[in-house]
Amino acid sequence: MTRKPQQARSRATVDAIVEAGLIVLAREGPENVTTRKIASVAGVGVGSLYEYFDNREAVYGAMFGRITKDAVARIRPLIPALVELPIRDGIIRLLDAVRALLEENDGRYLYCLRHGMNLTRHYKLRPLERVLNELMMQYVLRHPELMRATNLAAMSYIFIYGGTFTLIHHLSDPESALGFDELAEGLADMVTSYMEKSAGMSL
Amino acid sequence: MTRKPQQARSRATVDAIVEAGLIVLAREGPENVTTRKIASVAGVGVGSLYEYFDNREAVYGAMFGRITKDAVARIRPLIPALVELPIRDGIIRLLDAVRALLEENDGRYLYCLRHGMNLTRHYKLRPLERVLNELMMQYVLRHPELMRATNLAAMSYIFIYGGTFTLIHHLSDPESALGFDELAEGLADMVTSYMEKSAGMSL
Amino acid sequence: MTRKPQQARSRATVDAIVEAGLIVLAREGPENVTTRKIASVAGVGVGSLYEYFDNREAVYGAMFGRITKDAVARIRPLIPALVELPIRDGIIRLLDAVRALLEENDGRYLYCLRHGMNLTRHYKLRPLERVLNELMMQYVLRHPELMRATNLAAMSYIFIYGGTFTLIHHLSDPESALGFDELAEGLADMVTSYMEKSAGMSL
Amino acid sequence: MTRKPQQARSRATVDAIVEAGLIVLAREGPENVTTRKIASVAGVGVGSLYEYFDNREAVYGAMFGRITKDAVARIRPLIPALVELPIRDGIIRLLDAVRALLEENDGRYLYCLRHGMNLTRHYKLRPLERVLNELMMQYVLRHPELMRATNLAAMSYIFIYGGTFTLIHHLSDPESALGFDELAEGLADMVTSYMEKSAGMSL
DNA sequence: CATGAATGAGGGTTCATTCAT
DNA sequence: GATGAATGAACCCTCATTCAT
Repeated sequence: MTRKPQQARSRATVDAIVEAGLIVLAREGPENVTTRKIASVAGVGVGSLYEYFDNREAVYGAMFGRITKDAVARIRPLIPALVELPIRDGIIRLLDAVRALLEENDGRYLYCLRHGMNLTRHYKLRPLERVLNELMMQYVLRHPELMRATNLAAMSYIFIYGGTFTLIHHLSDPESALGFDELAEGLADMVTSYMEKSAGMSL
Repeated sequence: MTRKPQQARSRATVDAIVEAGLIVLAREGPENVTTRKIASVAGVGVGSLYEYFDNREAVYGAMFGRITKDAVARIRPLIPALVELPIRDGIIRLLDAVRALLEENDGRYLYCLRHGMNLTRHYKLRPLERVLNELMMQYVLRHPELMRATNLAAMSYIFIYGGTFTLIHHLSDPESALGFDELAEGLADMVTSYMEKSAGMSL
Repeated sequence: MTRKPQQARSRATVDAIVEAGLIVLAREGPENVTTRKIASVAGVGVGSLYEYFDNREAVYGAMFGRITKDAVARIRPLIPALVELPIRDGIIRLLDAVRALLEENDGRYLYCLRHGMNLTRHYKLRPLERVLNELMMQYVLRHPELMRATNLAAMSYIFIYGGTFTLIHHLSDPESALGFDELAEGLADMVTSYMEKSAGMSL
Repeated sequence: MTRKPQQARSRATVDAIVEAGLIVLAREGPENVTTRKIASVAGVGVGSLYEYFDNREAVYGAMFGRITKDAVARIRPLIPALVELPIRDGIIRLLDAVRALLEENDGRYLYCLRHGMNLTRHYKLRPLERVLNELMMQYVLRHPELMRATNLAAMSYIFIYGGTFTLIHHLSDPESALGFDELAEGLADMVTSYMEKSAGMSL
């Protein structure tokens, strides 16, 4: 039933709905997201929401898809610069970029992820996983000595998920005694030292 | 006006309700938890639930409080043994213990955390944070050379949150290509290599 | 989920809901029957309706079940007297009784049947069929010469369905030029003449 | 302000809509008929539907009007032949013709009538009544001895409505133990015997 | 204290109808 | 004329919470 929006007008409506969904989720938390609120914030009637989405779940899907897409769009262009840096600096720079994205719009994405990440049903991290793997591969290409590092798969998994979750949790925790930079450096140091040891060298 | 139950009977009812909440959450997911179901699984009337809890949120709070309490109760007794082990082995053993807890009762806690983790409102990790810090302090006391390691706070934060979330995510992801042991070893190696480098020694 | 009402209080509520359903259907027609209207006319909250019925369809079922039950309860006691009468008089008397039932309460049942009969899904005529067959069998027992009449099955079918529908249609048609008595006599005459011819005798 | 379509193009659109309505009603049942579906099946936009019909009810009216018109168009040409037959054969032939009409197009009209009959609001049987009366009058003209039969009006009413409804009910009831021919013969015999007795003769 | 029937606000969703294009 | 995106009232149903028993 739901039509794929071809025209510019429809496209704008769909975008407004997804955006509104993110706003409402960030502002009111997952149990207060209603289709009516989304539609109202989007400035359209509920009916219009159902013109473009089969149901509420579909809106959720689009919302989290948007976050992932934005994150990927933000990270991918950084890859060429990142691979030129020492690993520690590259990680810190990456984390800073992610932080910036999460904190835009009064932390909209941050709050959405905090509330919605468990909805693994909706939040598919795969594309994010892919771009980070791409980064890692480019990095390894540039630094072939890393090929000796063992257990790259586990490292990558830990970094992607542990790193992401830690970041989100930390940014969401106003009481944390730890500064963001300390955290970022900690992550960078951990990865760096592991790599060095594993590859048997100094980076 | 919920009273703190003094008597054994009341205590049992409260326990049954909290347990029932966890069962229902694990079994049916967050959007299908209703007070009726909880009461029914607990074997009491809905009215009784409201004798002991102000509202549904309070039950959620107790549920996640219970998980944290159980986790702490499981980890604390391990501390004396863990501090005797090399750091890498200690971490792996700790992770194994946590995994065992999460997978008990058909993964009840695992599913609850996966679904309820975003409810940071409910899930206060502080006590867990405390016991892990306690473990770390005991460890440092036993291995004074670690005091030279910098950034212990950041490390601990990363390990606690990143580790916890990574674990939960991995155990919840049936498609993961990574084995649990690889993951645990990866985490342990990362921490170990960081410690070694940071403390300038070999553990 | 839906509980079977054991207690007098609940029984009364269920009855009120079924009654209200009939009232609303008769008054407003099938496309204007809403659960809220039913509940409101019954003097209960919507929630209560759903305490006793799984869904709207279930209420419909109960409504039409009630009509059938009432009709059977009205007809069965007449059987002993009817079988004593000549066939023509018996039919007329039966039709008069049915008419009386249909016109009670401002024609509530009449309008309900007119609107709802097509909902064969809801309106199971089987019990009515049974009682009419019972009447016919008693009649045949009392007048064994009728056993010679052929095609009793078809006759019974035609009388039950054709008769019922004709009656309902006629009573619902305020413009009809035909009087009820003429109609009843026509039906009676038709059946009588068929029986006489078929059994080769005069009744 | 719906205009009566003068032009052939408009006429075709109106026809397509009415046809689509019947198709959708037959296929999906009364509660699933929507203007969108009708328009879509008709191959026009919803807007066009409202060019030609004031509202959904008007479409229903046209749909049932079409059924009646078709039935009349099917029956009228048969009259000359029917009046030449013995009454019993004539009735059976008539019923066969009606059955054929009802079962065309996978029973489209049959299902529509079954579902929509209660919508007496929509289904005006008058034209059908007229053509059947016409048939009867032609028959009486051809067989003047029938003039002696009393209660022709009641008979005609019963035959038209009782016969129609019985037919529809029977054809719609897949579980019926009674064959169509038995039913048709039963109806024919009933009418015949009544006529014979009433007119005091053998037909 | 325990119960569970009763409540009704509110959620997701549909669809007749309109109107700008 | 034709279109179909947009609308929002209204539908069915759920469920947290209360309160009479």
